[in-house]
Amino acid sequence: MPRPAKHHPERGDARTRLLDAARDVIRAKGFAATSVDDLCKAAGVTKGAFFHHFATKEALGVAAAAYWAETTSAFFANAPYHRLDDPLDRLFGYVDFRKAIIDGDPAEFTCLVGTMTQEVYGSHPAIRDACAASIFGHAATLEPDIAAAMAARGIEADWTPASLARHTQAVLQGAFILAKATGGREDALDSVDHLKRYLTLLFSQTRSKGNPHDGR
Amino acid sequence: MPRPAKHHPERGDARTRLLDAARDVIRAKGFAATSVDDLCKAAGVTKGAFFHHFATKEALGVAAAAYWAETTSAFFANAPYHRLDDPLDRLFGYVDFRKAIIDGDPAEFTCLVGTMTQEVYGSHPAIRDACAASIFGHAATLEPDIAAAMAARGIEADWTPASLARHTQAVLQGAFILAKATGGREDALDSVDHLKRYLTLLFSQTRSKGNPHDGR
DNA sequence: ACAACCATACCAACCGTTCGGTATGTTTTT
DNA sequence: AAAAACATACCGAACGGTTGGTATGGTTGT
Repeated sequence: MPRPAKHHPERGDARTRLLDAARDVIRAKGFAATSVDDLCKAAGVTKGAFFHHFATKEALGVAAAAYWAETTSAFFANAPYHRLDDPLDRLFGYVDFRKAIIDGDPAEFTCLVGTMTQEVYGSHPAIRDACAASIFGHAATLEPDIAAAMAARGIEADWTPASLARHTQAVLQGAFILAKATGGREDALDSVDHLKRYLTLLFSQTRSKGNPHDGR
Repeated sequence: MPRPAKHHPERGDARTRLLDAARDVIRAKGFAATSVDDLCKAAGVTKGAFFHHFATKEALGVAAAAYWAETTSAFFANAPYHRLDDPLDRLFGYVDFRKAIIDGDPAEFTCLVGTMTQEVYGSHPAIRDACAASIFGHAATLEPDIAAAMAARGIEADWTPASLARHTQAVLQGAFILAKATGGREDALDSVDHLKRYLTLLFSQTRSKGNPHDGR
């Protein structure tokens, strides 16, 4: 696993350029439909550089998922909503932040690892595992705030902070599919609004009432 | 659009066999990673038969999406929950039915058109459009029951039946991504349970309360 | 000098697609 | 009713382009 060019950060950036290109091109065309030449062309490098940094195309897929996990982690860690005092405010701050970055073309705001997970499931387990680590790692960052918000409001629920955190990711991933289907953002934003409404309802009741339709 | 060989039902089924194979193989490997040979092998036919029925591989993708829309429409139309009297019971019956068919391998219960939408967005607009028609067409079938349930309970909401119907599809699609990421069903089922909880909360209040966190 | 980095040239396998041909059934002509 | 003409379903070999990957040599920083 070659280190990301620590000596000369402005030169020797072929690896990063390739990972950036992978992030953009794969989100638009998919992993399998993206050729190594496509990536080299988008990154402005040659095949020699590509196979110097990545043993195979699959290895680039794994590295792209890891790169996505790194960059998005830093992106969300620096987001302003973390400075809010109330954990529930931080949770809503996160969702609003996710809403705010749904802008422009779907290929720009949708999730690389969500796209790749579906596609390479069955053909590239290594990539799928790297994508899963990114998705669930990100979901886990929401759990402390959810748990704190539950404790602060005395919520006794039949769901766990982990399951709610993962549900938020499911809604976002599903919203991205709707966005890609229509090419627009409205359906995605509407779905995230439903998620916000769900969170509001969940945290506005102090104890969980029996679900009248929970037959099984 | 060649008719499916009405005279000899046991022969002339290469087209259907190919569409069945496409449904299964593409869900596991993705569209681009599935070669025409793969499909022919899985269907037990030759390339000649493939290109007799489909002009291009892309045309098969479009036909597979349309076939998916047809077969799933019939599948859900015949489901038992339609016989319930209360429209809200039918809505929960639908969600429980979706839960019940989340069984076995993810490649068997996940959504073909949701998978393809993400992948071919940008490279095959014709397939993407066919997938979008399937997704939103299916969502539209939920709107009458949602609207009737709202009317029966005097719900005055800031959301529409159409947006809630599409949100259910977003949750399901997102749940499928989680399932493919882990290879299991638990996270998907948990997410659908959150959807059920949301529906329960939505329809248990008679008028929409202001959202305390709806700052924008 | 030496290793890391990257470019050029190239290859073998695979891909989607084409096409000549066969078998069988259907319609039209005689 | 038989023959001729046509239509549909399917086979499988072959083609040309593309693909992921390799071999090799040059350049740059230390």
